[in-house]
Amino acid sequence: MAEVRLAKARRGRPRQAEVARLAGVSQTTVSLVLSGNKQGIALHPDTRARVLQAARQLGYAPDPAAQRLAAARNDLLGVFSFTATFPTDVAHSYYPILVGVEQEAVARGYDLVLFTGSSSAPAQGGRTDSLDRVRLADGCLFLGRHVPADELRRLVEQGYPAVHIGRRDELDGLAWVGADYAEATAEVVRRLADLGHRGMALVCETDEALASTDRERGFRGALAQAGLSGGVVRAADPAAEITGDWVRARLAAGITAFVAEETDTCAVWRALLTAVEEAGLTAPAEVSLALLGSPPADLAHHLEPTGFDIPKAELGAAAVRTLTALLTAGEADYSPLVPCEFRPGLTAGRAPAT
Amino acid sequence: MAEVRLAKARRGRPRQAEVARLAGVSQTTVSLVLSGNKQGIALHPDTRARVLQAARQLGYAPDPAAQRLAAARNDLLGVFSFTATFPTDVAHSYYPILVGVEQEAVARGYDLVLFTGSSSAPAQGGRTDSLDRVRLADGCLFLGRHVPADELRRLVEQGYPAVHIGRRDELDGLAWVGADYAEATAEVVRRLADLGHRGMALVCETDEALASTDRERGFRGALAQAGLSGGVVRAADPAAEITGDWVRARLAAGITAFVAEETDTCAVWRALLTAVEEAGLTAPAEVSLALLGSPPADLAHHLEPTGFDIPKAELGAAAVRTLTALLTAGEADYSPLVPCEFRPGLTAGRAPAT
DNA sequence: GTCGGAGGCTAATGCGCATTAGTCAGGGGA
DNA sequence: TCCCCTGACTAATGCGCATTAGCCTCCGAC
Repeated sequence: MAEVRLAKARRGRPRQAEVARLAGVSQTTVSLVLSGNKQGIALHPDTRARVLQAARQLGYAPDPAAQRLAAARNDLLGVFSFTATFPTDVAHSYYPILVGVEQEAVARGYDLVLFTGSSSAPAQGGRTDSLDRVRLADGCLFLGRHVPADELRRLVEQGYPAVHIGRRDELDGLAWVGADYAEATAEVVRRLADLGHRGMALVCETDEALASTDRERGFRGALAQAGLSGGVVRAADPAAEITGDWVRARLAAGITAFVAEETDTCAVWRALLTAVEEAGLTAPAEVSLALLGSPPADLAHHLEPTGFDIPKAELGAAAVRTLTALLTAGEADYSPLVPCEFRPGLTAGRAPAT
Repeated sequence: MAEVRLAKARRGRPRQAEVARLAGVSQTTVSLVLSGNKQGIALHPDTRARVLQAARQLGYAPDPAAQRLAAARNDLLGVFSFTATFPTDVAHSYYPILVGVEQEAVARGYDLVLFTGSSSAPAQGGRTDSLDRVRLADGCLFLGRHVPADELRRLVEQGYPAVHIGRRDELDGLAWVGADYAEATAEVVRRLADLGHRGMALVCETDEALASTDRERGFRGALAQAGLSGGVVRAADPAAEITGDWVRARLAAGITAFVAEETDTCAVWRALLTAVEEAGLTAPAEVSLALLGSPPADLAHHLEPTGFDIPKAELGAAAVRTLTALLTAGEADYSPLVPCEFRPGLTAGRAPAT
């Protein structure tokens, strides 16, 4: 057992008033010096130096709540995620996004506050679990699709600067950034076409409709543009439906490449891998496979899927740029789509000769 | 391109004063009603109802900045890591800790502020690169050994609530939590002894002295207690020094188990694996190996090392508990050591018959 | 001299809330 | 009759900061 006691003497942080006393000036002067004196009030350099020195000596740091209240800003950016930002399941975490957010925020002189909306715990001490908490920060990034829409709408309507990471068209006036799935998918199709594939199928899970519309659009568009055959196939239970026979049947119908929708579990991709093996085929020699996203960690070292990577860090950085634009200009004119990077991988190759 | 414009901030955001006017009461009453009236002031039920009704009608939501200012605390916990920016490569070592930190913080109603020792960016807008920045939060967690000692000491001396993750005895009065390496190592030794090993060596890198004292202490203690032979061996350049011959020589001297210190690169462990192979031996049949920590990701799927796992999430959670105790009670009476979990693994077995 | 500016600083105010001291009317007890 | 008490409220204050109006003093111009 160890015991640590807090010195009670200076319980509570130093304030401007104390810095002022030490420097022999008024609190106003301290505020002026420390916040950059934007109103251009004449200040003697010596005074300035004394204040700075005193502040350093006391280890002064401004209280964000007070700043926010007085000036309506505190140079804090919020990051709100409804589920844990750091989930135990590292695989589909927001961490890579956060890395980009962090970098860009630091570069722009903002600190980051993580607001985690506990989906369950009704919070200690009368703490409302509401989104309004984020108002402590000048603006906020919202991560993931589970952010309560009505509360978010209210924030936006009241002029609170918010940026959603991930497409969010249905909330009018809400800024968002997202990966350009349509274009990335189209590129995958084009690459497959370049390899000689003339028929291909996009395989989706039935219930992932919403998230995949971008990819479907990109897929269909590219297919049409290149004059290819094939289309979108849905499977309610990929593991059960996608069998060796299933694959063989498509092959017989001229489908030589299978493109898997990316989902949390990557069930479709796994099913395809299994089914191809079951059919006694090998990729990329006899059939080509592509995954519209990054493989889960446990498959990463297996056989690198052809497909694309979502630039998560860049996504985060873009979100911060948009948010800061909102903060400084009151509006943002931006391109919400961040391009993905094609990943050649090892699962796609030349189409087999007919 | 999308365009998003911000309405004039604070547009029509109702305050308590407005609710009060609508309900025909004073702002005080509104505050009383809405914040639960903990001081037990008598209020007529009708009044209460009117206030509630008015608040609902106006869509009132408290301003967190004002609440936190008045409460003289902001319910923010800092997390300071001295690496440049929560980088991806460190992700593996710190990430699990953050998981625990976040969970526990959420459970206790705190939000998190992320700080990094931005050794690079020369700080925008007059913000200092000093540790004082963390004072923005009510208290702060410090991750890793690289946190500047003198600044941290000052913070602690001035009564700022801080908890270091990782043993930090030399800073008097600083609270810390760490893994119980000594006991975990002792358990490894005991398990090896139970398997019949009578001589074993702890293999360390020369320059990792500080971090390993706990393990060494645990090792030596357990060795003595069990009446075993062996000791600590240091290698300046493990890959070069630890060879097949090296292993054979020890075996001849009665050392049947090798325990590897865990370091960033796990150089010792890798060297041991190579050397054993080079000696034409196999573990665990002819020689037993143990690793005092978790294997790096690239070796995880290889051959699971016998040893122990550091409960990183629990470490983070323990740190938060200690910090919040400091915050609420002004002092903390706690056990800084978090027990590790023994990992049977596949590299240790019965000692070979003599 | 005297007056208008600077130059260099500070007093005062308010942000929106929580909290602490009241205030005031209407009983009940002596 | 007076007093005190209790129930039901409100005025006033402060949290720590930014900002707005001053307030002095010194100096050059007239």
